[in-house]
Formats: sequence, C-alpha cells, structure tokens
Amino acid sequence: MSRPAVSRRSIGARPNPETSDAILDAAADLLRRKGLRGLTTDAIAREARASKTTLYRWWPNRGALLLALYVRAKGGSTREDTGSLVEDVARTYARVFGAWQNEGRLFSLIIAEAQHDDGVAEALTAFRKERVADWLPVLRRAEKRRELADDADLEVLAESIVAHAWFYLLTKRLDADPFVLAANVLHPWLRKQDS
Amino acid sequence: MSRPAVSRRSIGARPNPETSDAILDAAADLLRRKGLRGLTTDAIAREARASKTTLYRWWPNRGALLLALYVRAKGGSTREDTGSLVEDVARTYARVFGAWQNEGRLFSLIIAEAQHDDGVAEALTAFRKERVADWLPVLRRAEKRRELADDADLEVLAESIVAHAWFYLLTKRLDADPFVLAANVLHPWLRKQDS
Amino acid sequence: MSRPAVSRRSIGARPNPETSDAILDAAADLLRRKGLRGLTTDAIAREARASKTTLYRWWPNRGALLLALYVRAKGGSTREDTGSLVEDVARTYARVFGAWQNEGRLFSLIIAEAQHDDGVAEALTAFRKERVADWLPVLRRAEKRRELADDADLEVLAESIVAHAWFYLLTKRLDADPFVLAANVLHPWLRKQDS
Amino acid sequence: MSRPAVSRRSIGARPNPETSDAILDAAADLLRRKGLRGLTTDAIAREARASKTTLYRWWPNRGALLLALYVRAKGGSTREDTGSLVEDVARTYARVFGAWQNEGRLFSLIIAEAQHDDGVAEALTAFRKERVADWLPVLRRAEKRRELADDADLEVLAESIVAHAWFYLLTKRLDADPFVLAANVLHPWLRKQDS
DNA sequence: TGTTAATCGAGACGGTACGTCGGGTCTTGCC
DNA sequence: GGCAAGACCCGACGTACCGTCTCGATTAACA
Repeated sequence: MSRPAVSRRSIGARPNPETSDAILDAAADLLRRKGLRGLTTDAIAREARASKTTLYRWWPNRGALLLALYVRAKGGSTREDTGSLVEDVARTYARVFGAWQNEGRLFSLIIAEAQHDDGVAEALTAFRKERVADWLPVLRRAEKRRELADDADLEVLAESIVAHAWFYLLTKRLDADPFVLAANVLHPWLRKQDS
Repeated sequence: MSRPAVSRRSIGARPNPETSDAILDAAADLLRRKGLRGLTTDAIAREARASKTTLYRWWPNRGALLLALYVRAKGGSTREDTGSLVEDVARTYARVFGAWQNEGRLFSLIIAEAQHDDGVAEALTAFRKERVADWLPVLRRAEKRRELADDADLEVLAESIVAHAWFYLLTKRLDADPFVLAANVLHPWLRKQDS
Repeated sequence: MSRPAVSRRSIGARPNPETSDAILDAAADLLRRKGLRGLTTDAIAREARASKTTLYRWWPNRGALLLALYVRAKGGSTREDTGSLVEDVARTYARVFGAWQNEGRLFSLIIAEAQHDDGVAEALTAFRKERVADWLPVLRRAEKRRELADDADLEVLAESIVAHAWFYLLTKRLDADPFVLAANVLHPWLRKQDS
Repeated sequence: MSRPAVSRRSIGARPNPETSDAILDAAADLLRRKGLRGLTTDAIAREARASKTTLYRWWPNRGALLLALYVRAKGGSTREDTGSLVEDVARTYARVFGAWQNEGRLFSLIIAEAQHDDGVAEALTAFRKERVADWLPVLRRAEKRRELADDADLEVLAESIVAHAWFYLLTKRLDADPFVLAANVLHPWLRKQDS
C-alpha cells in the first residue's frame, strides 16, 4: 500500500495536523512492511511525501518520533479488571506481548535510542512512570480482595511487573506464555493459602 | 597512553590469540579514554595496530566485539556468599551497578545493537542464560538455609533478580540503593518469619 | 595550502555548482601536492570540506571524477594555427606532453580505470571522439594549403595523431622530442614536394 | 572447470616448474570465467591450490604475473608473409584483435598496472620494443618489393602499426575491421601508384 | 488587495561510521 | 630450501543514516 500521490500543502502560517498524522501513518506502514531497519528518517519522509524539515519541525529527533509512533500505536493503557490479579496481569501481558510482536521491536529501539539521547531518555522515564502508575489501581483492588500478602509493597510490585515485561521484550521472548509468566512473577506476592 | 609500537605478526596459518587480545585491550583503552562514541571500528583497529579485516575475522560485527569486550571487562561473574541472600544480592547489585556506572552504557549499547543484529542478539541470549544460571547455586544455598519460601521457584527468582538489574540499567537508575532494591525484589520470596 | 574554512551549504533542492567546483579544486590541489596516490576519495572529500555522499552524488565513481578533473585541468583543447601542419602538431604535442608531465599520469590512471569500469569507459570514448574531432579543422586548413597528399583521409590522420600521443604517454616517453615525433607521424601524409 | 583436488608439493630444495604452470593455468581459467575483476591474487592462489607466498616467489608483483600470463597466452609473435604488406598487417591485426577479444583486456590491465608499478613498466617497455622489432623484417621485405615509399622510415612505421593496435585496444574497438584499419594506417606510407 | 509570516515539499549537503576488497608480507609445519 | 595454508597490515572504496540548510510554492491573517 503506497501513499497517495497528492501532497499536502501549507494551510497557512500554522502547523497542519494532517502532516504529522501522515508522517506517523507512513512510519507505521514502513515498520509493518520493512521492519525496524526500514524506519529511517529518509524513508519515512519519502513514504509520507513529507520533507525531512517537516519531520524535524514536529519532533526534535528520530527517537522522539519513534516514541510518538509507539504511544499512538499502543492505544490506551487500559488495565483489565477480571476480579483476579493473576488474570489481570496475564491478560495485560498477553495484550502487550501481542502488540509487541508487531511493533514492540519499535519499543526496543526506543530504549536503545534512549541510551544515547537524553531527550528520548527523559520521555522514556516519564513513560515508564506512567506505566508503573497505571498498575496501582489494579493492585489496590487486589489488595482489597485480600489477594496480596499483607506486607506487599504495591509500588515495588508494580515495577516488578513492568520490569519483567521489558526483560522479556529485550531478550526476545515475546512468545513466552503470559499466564505462566504472570503466575511466576506474582506468586511470591500473593497471600498464602490458609489451610 | 598509546599502544606500544611493536606490531604483532602472523604466527602461521592459524589465528593469533595475541591479536584478539590486543584488539580488546585497545577497545577497553579507547572506551576509558574516549567513551562510547570513541568505540568505532576504525579507531579500535588503529589503536590496536590491527586491520579492520582482522577485526572482522574475529567478530562478525561491531556488536559482537562489544559484547566480547563487555564480557571480558566484567571479569568473573562471582556471586557473593555472605550467609544472607539479601546481602548477597545487594552486594552483587552494588558491584554490578558500580561497574555499569563506568562501562554499563556499553552494555546498554549492546542491548540496543542486539535489536537489529541477530548475531548480537544470539550472543546476548547466551549471555543472559549464563548470568541467570550463575544465581542458581546462590539460591540453592539460601534454600538450604531455609531463607526462601518453600514454594519458591529458583529459576523464576533468578530471572527476576537479573531482570530488575537490567531494568534499572536501562531506565538509568544506577544510583538507586542496591540494598533497598535487593530487599524489595527478594522480600516476597523470603520465608515468612515464624513468630 | 589548505582550503578555506568556509563551508558551502545547500542552495535548495538542486545541485550547487560551487560544490562540484570545490571538489575538483580540492582534487587538483591534492594532485599537485601529493601526487596520484593522494587522490583518494576520502582525501578529496576532506580537502574540499565535502562529504563523500556529495562526491558520489556528482560522479558515479572515482574514475568519473578523475576524468572530470582531467578535462577541466586540460583546459580548452585549442589547436595551433601556425600555417604549417607539422608545426601545429608539434606544438600541440609539446603542449600536451608538457601538461602530461604534470598530471598526465592522471590520464593514464583514467585509461586504466576505464578498463574495469564501464562508466569511465564511456566517458573516455566520448572524450577521445572530441579530441579527434578537434583536429579536423586544423587538417582541413592544411588541406587547403595543399600540405597534404590528395588522397589523405583526414579522419584517419586525426586518429593517428591522437593514437601516437596516447602511445607515447602510456609507454612513458613524454620526454621524446615532439617535433621529431610530429614529423615522423605526418611525413607519409604530406604532399610530395614537386620538383 | 575447477582445478584438480590434488595439491602439488615441494620437490625438494628447488622451484617446482609445475607450480608456476599451475598458477598461470589457474589465472587463465579465472580470466576466462570471471573476467578481469576475478584476477585477484587471492583468487588465483586459491584456484591454483597454491599459496600466495609461492605466487610472489615466482613473480615480484601482480603485474609481472599478468604479463607472464599474457605472453604465454599470446603464443609466438609470428608475423605473416603474404607478399603484401597491407595483407600482412591486416592479418596480424585480425589475429591480435581476435586474441584480445578474449584476453586482450588483460593487456589493458597490464598497461594500467604499469602506470603505477615501475617493474611492470620496465617489462612492458621491453615487450613493446620486441613487438616493434618484430615488424622490421616484414617491413624490409615490403621495401624490397618496392611497396613502400622511398623515404619511409621503417622504425617509425613499425611503431605506428603497434600504436594503432594499442589505441584500438584501449578505446575498446576490437570489433573494428582489421583490413580497413591496416589500409588506413599504411596508406600514406605506400609507394604512389605510377600511372 | 497587497504584504507578511509561517508551513510545507524537495532534496542537496556535511559528517561519521560501517563493512568489504585487494595487494603484499609473514610464520608455521610438512615435505 | 620449496610449498600450502591462511592470518595479518595497510589503505582505499562505496554505502548508509542522521540532522541541517536553502530554496520556491502555498496559504491565512493582517494591513
């Protein structure tokens, strides 16, 4: 699927939102068709029938663009609420791993980019904090249901859940069983069964 | 400190280990003096008085060389044995974070490189497995000391320990308190105090 | 004499002639200072404060660049007009041999390069045809002056003149006496003296 | 057609002629199959199941090897004797151009190599002188037959004949009609028809 | 209705690094 | 000593990708 031949034009002395959308669309397209290696700034610009200048007008560098792409692609960070924490985490792992199968390598790339780009690193930090924070309501519900051990530190648990997801992404094990992983990660945190 | 002027020569129709050593030496030297950005293939070859051809005879690409460099620099993966698992893990975290402060960005870079180089990815997988396996004896000792909960899965725990280390590296939090981290990570796995 | 520090920039979405000029200038400079061995693509780019990408944007390969350099350096292919064909040819030989003393090895190199690069070969063919054609007006003047035998084929003679020049270049006899050579080459073509 | 699997061995403390033969055979084979670009020292050595050391024991550099290869391939420099000079030259041109069609590009390469290798240049000079000298007997016979103009300088003519052959080789016109060329080259040298 | 100011497409450009290629030298171990 | 094998140094080549720059066309808001 190639981009349409009509080229967007200026809409006056202000940014055209269609332009940034078209750029992200093009990038997503490229990612799907060519993989990570195809995501060069030149290719994105060409695919989007945009100019590199425009690319850099919208994002300060390649990493920022990639992060924007990832955020948009990922959609809402909805957490499940099944009434069981293991189930909630497992489903989230399943969903996230599924998404990562496609464009999760994109996220790896962002992590990589963050290693030598402070701007990307900052954005990534913010992103991580949000993801960790997303878990707190879920964990609090589980606490109320008395699923967790009494001394469980919710923030630490939230980080652990995220850390394992990242670890599996970076070590290319997205095909792992999300239920097993969730069970393993959560197991020590759960309230011991009263006999 | 520049390299000595003596040049290694062929030692016949077989690889000369001195050559690869010299290359890694040169790379380590460069890393220390110029940082990550100085670790170009050209610079390494020049510094080692080697040819790039030779470099690529030993490692298929830059990432593989970097991994070799990291592995060698890291030295033995000795795990502590203090009689307390938390203490063991905390000390290892402390040691590893300390090492990473210096050349941990090297490791980040390798992880990054692995995302678009299958050879590096494979090497990294092997490396991760080794690191995880390194923990098993330590965990078994803790098990014998009855520090761990009865149903603790040692492999899962080992992975968790490593995962958190990587997570902190990649999210640039090497200044975190290793003892707090160790305590947090291990806490749910520990045997509940019998009152 | 190093190049000035001012760096040329883009002049919009079209090639900047100043750039190619600067590249050829730099190459000429290098040739004079370092000789043929100094004419590497890297050195030329560095000297011209250009990037290798730009170099290859202008010429498809090193040989093409060298040919452009040669053509420009040679200047106009002005042929003499002394009223005597032998004199004309001799003077041209003298001038060309003189030029070749300096950068004629450049021309040899181009001929060499043409042997395994079709692009250069084509350019060289075109160049040869031009040089041969350059002689025709001169020969026609000589014909009018009744210097040449009646049955002289001007095109063949033109080629012969050029062929001998190349032959002497390639066999490294640029120190030969151009007048003797011209006399020898032309002698059989000249009208026999009427007694 | 690949080389036999048996490898020649040393025949004691003296050069093994089979070795140099095998090397030239291999080079000829490569030239035919892969063209000029395939004639690298590595490839020749591999093809001949020889070592590069041996290559350089027999010839001081690549150019010398190529020249040896050319001389051997060309066979005797027999000149024709048909009773007509034009016919003699035309036939020789035909024969040489035919040979060059196959491996004449090799000769171009040697000329090229001579431009930056003095050893090859010397060998080439000697070779040229021989080729020019080869013509003298032929020309003397023609002189006796009164085919040539009285004032023809035989040495100059011989050089001219050779120069045109080289020129056509280097300008990639081996498909030219050798008879036309011979006629053109010789025409001004021939005795004018008495009417 | 012109003038201004900004967006935008296009693509040349500098810079930096990568991986590859080829020539020629060397050392070992076998004959 | 010749010879096969192949590691090694050196130097160069062509390619890739990033981020910057300059043009000229376009359009909306303002004069």
